[in-house]
Amino acid sequence: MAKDITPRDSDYARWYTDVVTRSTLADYSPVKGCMVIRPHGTALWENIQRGLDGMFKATGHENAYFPIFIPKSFLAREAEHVEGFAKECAIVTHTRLKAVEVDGRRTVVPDPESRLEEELIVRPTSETIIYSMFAKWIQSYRDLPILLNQWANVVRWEMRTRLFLRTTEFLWQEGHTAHATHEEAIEEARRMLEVYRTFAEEWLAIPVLTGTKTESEKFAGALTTYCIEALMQDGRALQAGTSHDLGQNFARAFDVKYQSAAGDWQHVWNTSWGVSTRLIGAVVMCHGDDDGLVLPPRVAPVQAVIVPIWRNESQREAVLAQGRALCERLVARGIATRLDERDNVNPGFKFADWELKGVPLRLELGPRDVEARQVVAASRLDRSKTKLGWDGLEEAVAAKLDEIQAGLFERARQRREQATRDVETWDEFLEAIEEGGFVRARFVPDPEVEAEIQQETRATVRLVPLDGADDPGPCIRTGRKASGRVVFARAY
RNA sequence: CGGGGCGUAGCGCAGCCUGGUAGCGCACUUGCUUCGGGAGCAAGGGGUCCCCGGUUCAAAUCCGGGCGCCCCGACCA
Repeated sequence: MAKDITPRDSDYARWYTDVVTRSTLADYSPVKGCMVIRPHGTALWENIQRGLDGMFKATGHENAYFPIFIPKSFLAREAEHVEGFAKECAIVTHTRLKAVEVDGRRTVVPDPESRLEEELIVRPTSETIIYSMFAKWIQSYRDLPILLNQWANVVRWEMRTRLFLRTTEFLWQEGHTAHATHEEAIEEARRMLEVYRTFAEEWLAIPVLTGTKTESEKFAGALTTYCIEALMQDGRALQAGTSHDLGQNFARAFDVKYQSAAGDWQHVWNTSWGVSTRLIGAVVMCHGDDDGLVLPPRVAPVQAVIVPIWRNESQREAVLAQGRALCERLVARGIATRLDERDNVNPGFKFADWELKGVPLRLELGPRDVEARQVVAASRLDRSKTKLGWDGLEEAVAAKLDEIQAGLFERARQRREQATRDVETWDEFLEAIEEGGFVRARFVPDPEVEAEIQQETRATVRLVPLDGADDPGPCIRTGRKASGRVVFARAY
């Protein structure tokens, strides 16, 4: 059916790229590893932002903005943090260009005279610069907690990139908080993990597992990294969000201290948490099909599209007049609705076009429907068609959208259930990993053993379930006594 | 950084082996007929054939060098 989209089962990676580019979410940029987020993709990101931002505000956070440039020396202060990010930083060394001629061609080179004394790092994440500011702002326990978030771009010079999933520059939000006690910080990190879980499931209709990362997978500089992990249709896992208990690591590195009620000085306890435009990749891979994008109604830039159908000029007038009236009513009700008035393409083309772009609900309006005072509603979830009368159309459409939202989540949840297996032995493990999906196995986390397993199977521990410790037995790899199961998968 | 592929019209490609008028489909423009699942006919417009150099009467095509991008692995949200 869909033209120019590679079917999922013939080449999933190619399908993904086809869908992202053809649906006009994003395009490749002239700079390797970077992408242009086109209006459709930006509108989707804005809806994601709006949803999350509301949830951050509701949990007491405020937005702020910190600079993109970080003094090089800052990054060196927290040992593990340097280790984790040093390999992927972009560095600003000069502040000017100079026009020169090379082989008779006009070009520009960095002006050697503008070399920076202290080079600047383009932020790969903002812990260092934010906590350096916290040190200035915090004196007393009365200044705590500080609960901040910023919406920003960051740069990580990755070797291999993929639209939305891993690009050199990406958009995200990063929350940064400071607390008086460790208990409070842990509570915060877990609260935000729960915000992410809720957002992923209720807004993006993506079921996620929650848990903690093992030592080898956790954020560089954190005590504990909590994460939400989703499963894509090809059986690979995708880390969709992380929340870190940073302990006092950064507080010590940047000397962030407060005076307690008792009068003594203590380092604060920090958390940080983030989700990125990768969520868009998750939506594409979780819900998309061979016809293109399938967007959850709650974040879809266009929730319903009215496709008018006519045979002649007088029908065209009548259908369009009704289409405009219905569109206005739906918009007034808060449903993002578009009327496709294009007259250079026929209805069949429009159907396919809006399906490609993932619009959850299509409302067909032709002469027969005008006659019967109805529209034919076609669901992007399963192509099912329903006739909806003009009276009370707003409620009927809203109900349909809710139904699609719920249906998407349920379908994704079932896919995940079917792709989740418990295994007891190493052989079963190998077989299950080869099949794809989440593999739950008893395991004693150990960086060396994990590296071995990854080497041999390309699978990693995706998470240690928060409540999964009560299932003792032998570790699948070493036979050591494991307290419970962890979740393995091959991941993006 | 290793392995593979590709740079020719806005997009997707053929032509290259065997050098000689730069082509096809889609898109675009105009007109008419169409329109309930990606319309038809007719007429048009559009090119530093990635870059630099070499061979040749003649290079998209042959030779040398460069650059870029995509895909697959190792690193990562």
